[in-house]
Amino acid sequence: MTTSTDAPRRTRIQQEKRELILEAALEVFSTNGFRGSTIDQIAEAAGMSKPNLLYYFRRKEDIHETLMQRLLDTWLAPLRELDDIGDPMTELRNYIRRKLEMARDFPRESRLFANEILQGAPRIMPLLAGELKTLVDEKAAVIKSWMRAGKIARTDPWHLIFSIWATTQHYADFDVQVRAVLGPDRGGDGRFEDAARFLEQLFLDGLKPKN
Amino acid sequence: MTTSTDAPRRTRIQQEKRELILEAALEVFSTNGFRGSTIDQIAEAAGMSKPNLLYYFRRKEDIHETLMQRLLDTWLAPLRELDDIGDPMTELRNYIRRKLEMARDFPRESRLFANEILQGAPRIMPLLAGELKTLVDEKAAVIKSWMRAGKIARTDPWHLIFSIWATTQHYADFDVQVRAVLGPDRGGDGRFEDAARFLEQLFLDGLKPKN
DNA sequence: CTAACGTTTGTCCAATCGGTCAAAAATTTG
DNA sequence: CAAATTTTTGACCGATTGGACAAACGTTAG
Repeated sequence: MTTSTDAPRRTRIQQEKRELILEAALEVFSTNGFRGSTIDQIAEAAGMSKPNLLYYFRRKEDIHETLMQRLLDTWLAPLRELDDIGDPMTELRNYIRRKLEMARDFPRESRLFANEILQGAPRIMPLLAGELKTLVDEKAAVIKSWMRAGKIARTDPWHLIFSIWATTQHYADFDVQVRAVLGPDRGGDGRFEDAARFLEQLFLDGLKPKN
Repeated sequence: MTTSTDAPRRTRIQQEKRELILEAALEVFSTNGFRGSTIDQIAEAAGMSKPNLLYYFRRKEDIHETLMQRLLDTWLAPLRELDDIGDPMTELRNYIRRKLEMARDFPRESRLFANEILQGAPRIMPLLAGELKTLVDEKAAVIKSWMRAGKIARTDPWHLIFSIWATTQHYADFDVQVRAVLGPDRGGDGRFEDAARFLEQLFLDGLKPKN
């Protein structure tokens, strides 16, 4: 009896090396894009020779594809958790906070995704129009029900989701710019807490003065 | 007496062809990134042979550099116009609207910029930490004075600017995703008006219900 | 006309790319 | 131990890349 039944059965070494390669590829792909990255770069980052790497992944595209598949699951997890039960305002605040934490803790994943979308999403277009659209439509309906119940202000739920994506991922995708503008003093580790505070206020009360 | 005195003097043909190349290069670079684009692609898009293109720009990098230099000027123009005099809330609303219009009318420029930042801004880092930081700091001071005067709510001006950049440029940089999620019905030309309405409400009042 | 100058292109080159292959090295199995 | 299997690598290949170059072409001035 083997460990796995259906999935392509792999030895311990194969699993470890594949993981090593994917880790290295994430680093390389996220900073150079797909076409800008070379197999040699990934192989060197993974500490092995190019033919050795190609022994585990036959083609460069296979690495990228595996990476993207894994990414989408974890990337959409926070949105999936957006729950119908529970206080709407708290749910949204938690969602924003979780997305910002992901931008802080997994910036490479964010940039990998951004790279793909920027270039027209040639490899994941079906997923966007399928799985992603379904999920967003579903959550938009939830948000709409909150609006009907008077729990949050009436706006466009889809653009609301876009704005949360945009503002949080900005701190991963445009990190260089953020740090350059904030400077050495304010661009340190504290910038994510500052961002969290600001975003909470923005999405709660907007900019209108209180009196 | 020639037309220009200091700048490298160029014939009419040179000016026209250089313009043609830059237009073609904007198209190619913004969709494939720098390393993902080839001189052949740009030459073909410009309707000329590769050696002919290299007659006007000696190196691939020169095209990209020229493009980036021009870009930054026009790209930061809206922020430069943010004016101390005039009603703060109106000034901010106009800034957001102008930025959104730029995302709609110049998506290629936005994507070219995003591509550069995503990959660590290797070619324009000095500009970010210099010119850009200076401008943002200056405008942050203006916004801060508005807050002190009680004209807008107190928050972090820098992160406010980031959030405006993020939300507006999102509609250019992530256009494929936006259209895929909105679907054929709502993803048409009207999406920018919907976005404008949503963003105005978000930045004005946030999401708290009016009760 | 012709000489001078600006423009265009076919051809070529070295470097790099993704990927193959056979053989060596390491590991597992009996 | 030895045989079988898996893992690793050096050498190599055709295609593509950025760029060089000289020759051809077009235009203009005298």
